[in-house]
Amino acid sequence: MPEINIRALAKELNLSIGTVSKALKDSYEISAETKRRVLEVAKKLHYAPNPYASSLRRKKSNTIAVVVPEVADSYFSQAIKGIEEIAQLKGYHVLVYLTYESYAREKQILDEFTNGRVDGLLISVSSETCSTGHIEALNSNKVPVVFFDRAIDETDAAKITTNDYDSGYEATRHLIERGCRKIAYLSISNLLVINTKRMMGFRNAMTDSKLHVDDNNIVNCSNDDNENNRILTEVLKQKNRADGIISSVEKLITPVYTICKQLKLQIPADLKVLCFSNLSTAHILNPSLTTITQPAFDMGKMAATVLFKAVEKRNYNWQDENLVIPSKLYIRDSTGG
Amino acid sequence: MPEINIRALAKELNLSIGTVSKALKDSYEISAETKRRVLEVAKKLHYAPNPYASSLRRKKSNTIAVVVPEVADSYFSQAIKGIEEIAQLKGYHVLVYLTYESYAREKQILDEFTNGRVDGLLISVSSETCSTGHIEALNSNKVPVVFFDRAIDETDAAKITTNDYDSGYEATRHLIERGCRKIAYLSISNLLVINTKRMMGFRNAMTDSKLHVDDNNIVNCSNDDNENNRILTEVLKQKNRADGIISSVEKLITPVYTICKQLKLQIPADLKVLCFSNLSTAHILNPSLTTITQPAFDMGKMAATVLFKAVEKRNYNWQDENLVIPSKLYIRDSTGG
DNA sequence: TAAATTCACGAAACCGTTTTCGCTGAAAAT
DNA sequence: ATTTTCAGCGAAAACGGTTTCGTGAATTTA
Repeated sequence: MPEINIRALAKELNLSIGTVSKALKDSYEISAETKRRVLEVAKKLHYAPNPYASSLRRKKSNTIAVVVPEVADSYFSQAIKGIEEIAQLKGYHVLVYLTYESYAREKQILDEFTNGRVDGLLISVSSETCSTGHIEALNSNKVPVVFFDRAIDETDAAKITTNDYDSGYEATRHLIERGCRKIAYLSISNLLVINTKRMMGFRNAMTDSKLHVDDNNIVNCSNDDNENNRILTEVLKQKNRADGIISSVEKLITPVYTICKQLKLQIPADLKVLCFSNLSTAHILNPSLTTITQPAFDMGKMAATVLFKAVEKRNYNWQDENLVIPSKLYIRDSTGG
Repeated sequence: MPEINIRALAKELNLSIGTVSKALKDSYEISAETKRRVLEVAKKLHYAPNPYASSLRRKKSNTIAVVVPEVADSYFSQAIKGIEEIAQLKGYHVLVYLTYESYAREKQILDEFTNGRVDGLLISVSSETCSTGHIEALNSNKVPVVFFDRAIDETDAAKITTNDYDSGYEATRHLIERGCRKIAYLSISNLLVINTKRMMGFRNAMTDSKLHVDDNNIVNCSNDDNENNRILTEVLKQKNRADGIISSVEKLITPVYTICKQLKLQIPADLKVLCFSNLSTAHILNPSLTTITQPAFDMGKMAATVLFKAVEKRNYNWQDENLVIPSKLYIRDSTGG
C-alpha cells in the first residue's frame, strides 16, 4: 500500500534504483555524500521498504514462528514473552500459532512452513504428537527447529527443556517427606514426553521409598473441564483415597482446589497438593500452593537465542544443542509449608 | 528454500506457469481434468507456494499484527487466544509484538507497518500513548486499525472495549454496599483511558453516596515491583487507612495480598479487596477474590472479526464500529462473599 | 456454411527489492 | 605518456508467484 517505493525514491533523487538500494544498505560501493542524500530523502518521504519484495529476493523472511498448544496457560505466556524480547532485539518478527493440543492442526501449520514463510521455528508439541515427519520435513528443508519445553527425544533438533524427571522425583520426595504415603499423580496426556518423564520420576521416587503406586492414583485427565471435574471428584471420593496429589498440569489445580472445598477436604491436613505451575498467584492461593516452577521466561529466551544462532550462522550444528534449565521447587502451605 | 516452485510444477505437468497458477486457484478458465492433474502432482511433489511472491504481487499479506503492552497478564493471553482462533479460521497469520508499555516501541513497531507487511492491526495501546499520529498514519495508508480494550477515543478507528466507567461505578457501589467508607483506588498510569474511565466511575459512585475521596487513596503505582511494594505498604500503613481497595490492575493484586498478610490485615474483615482481573485462580485465592472480569476472549474474537471485515470488504466503514462488551462482577470472599 | 461465441490454455508484464556485472572517468602506477 | 586500478554508479536479471491479454480450436448460432 505504500505509494512510495524505491523507484519513486530513485526518481526523486535522480539516481538509479540499484544505487538507492545499495545506499540504504550502506554498501561500500556508494559515496558518503550519496548515502547522506538518500537517507535524507528517504526519511522525508517516509520511505519504508516492502518486506515481501525483499524476502522474495533474499530468500529470507526475518520472521520466526512460535507454535504452542495454547496460550491461556501461564507457562506459554511467559515463554512467548522471552521469545519476543529476543526477536525484537534481533529485528525479527514473530508469528504465533496455537494448536489446541491437536496433532492435525500442528501438522497443518507446519506444512505451511516449507515455503520460506519463516526462517525458523520454535515449537512445543501438542499432547497428541508422536510422529514427527512434519518436523523433520522442516529440518531437511533447512528451516531450523528448536523445541522448547515439550520436545521429542528422537527427533534431531535443538531442545530447550527443563529437568522433568528430576522435578517429578523431587516433588514426590517432598510429599513423602511431608508424610504422604498414597500419592496420586495427575496428567493430561501420557503421550507427552514431559509428562512421562515427570511420572517416571514420580514412580521411581515412590519405589525408592518402598511405596506402592496404586493404578487408581495415576489419573489421566482430558481437555474437557466437566470431564475432569467428574474424574477428579471420583478420585478424591474413593475410600482409601490418596493423601497427596501431584498435578503435572497447571490447569488442573483449580478443579482440585474447588473439589476439595466441596468435599470438605482440608489442604494440607487431609491432602497435600503440589503442582507443576508458573502461576504468579501460587503464593496467595487458599492455601498457598507448593509448585514446581519452570523457568518459562528463560527457556523462551534461550530457545530464541539458539534459533537465531542457527538461522544466522551456517554450519552451526544447532541440532546438537540440548539445554536443560532446571525447574525449582517452591514449598508453600499446600504441602504443609 | 523449497526446491520445488511453480515453475518446476509446470514443467513436470507440461503446462505453462500461468495455467498451473490458475488451476491451483480453481479458476474457471481451467478444465476440471487439468485441475485434477495439477492438484495431484502438486500434492505428490509437496508443492507449497511462496507466500512472499504471492503477497508481493497481490499486495496482500494475509497477515495481521497484534500489538499489546505485555502478555504475562492474563487478559492479553486470553484476548490473543480469541484473535488467533478467528485468524486461523480465516486463513490469516498473526504477528505478535509487545510494547512493554513504551510509546517509543509502539511507534517504532507501527511505523514498520506502512509497507504492506500486515493487512490490518489490532492494538491495545501502551500506557504512555497519548499522541496517535503513528496510528492514523496506518489508517490513512489503508491498513485498518482496530483498538481493543485500550482504545483512544479521539482516534477514528474501530474500538472493541468494555464498559470501564460502569464497571468502576459498579465496583465502587459494591464496596460501599458492603460497608466500605474509605476506598482506595489503585492504578498504574493515569494516561490510560480505561483507567481514567474506571476512576471516573469510582469517583462518581463515591460522590453519589456522599463519600469523600481522599487524595492519598488515589494511588499511582509504577511498573516496578519493588516500588509498588513500597507505595502499597505506605498506603496500607497510614492511620485512617482505607477499608476498601479497588485495584484497576491485575498485577497489583499479589502485592496487596502479600502486604496484607505482612501487616496482619484481615481480608475482608479489615479491608475489602476488589480487582479488575481475568485471573482464572481468583476463586481459589486466599481469600477468594472479588473481580470485575473483562470478556477477554470474546473481545479478542470480536476485534479480529471486525478487522477481517474491514480488510476484506472495501467501502465498509469499520471506523464507526464501536462495540462495548460488558465486564462482569464476580462477588467472592475478599469483599465479604 | 460462415460467423460468432466459448473454452482452455500460453506468453508476458508485473509486484518491489537485491545483486551481479559492466561501464566511465579519474587517480595511481608504471 | 600509457596502462592499471578503483571509486561510484547504472542496467538488467533475478526472486516466484498473479493477472491480463491474446490465440487457436471447438462449439454454437445465424
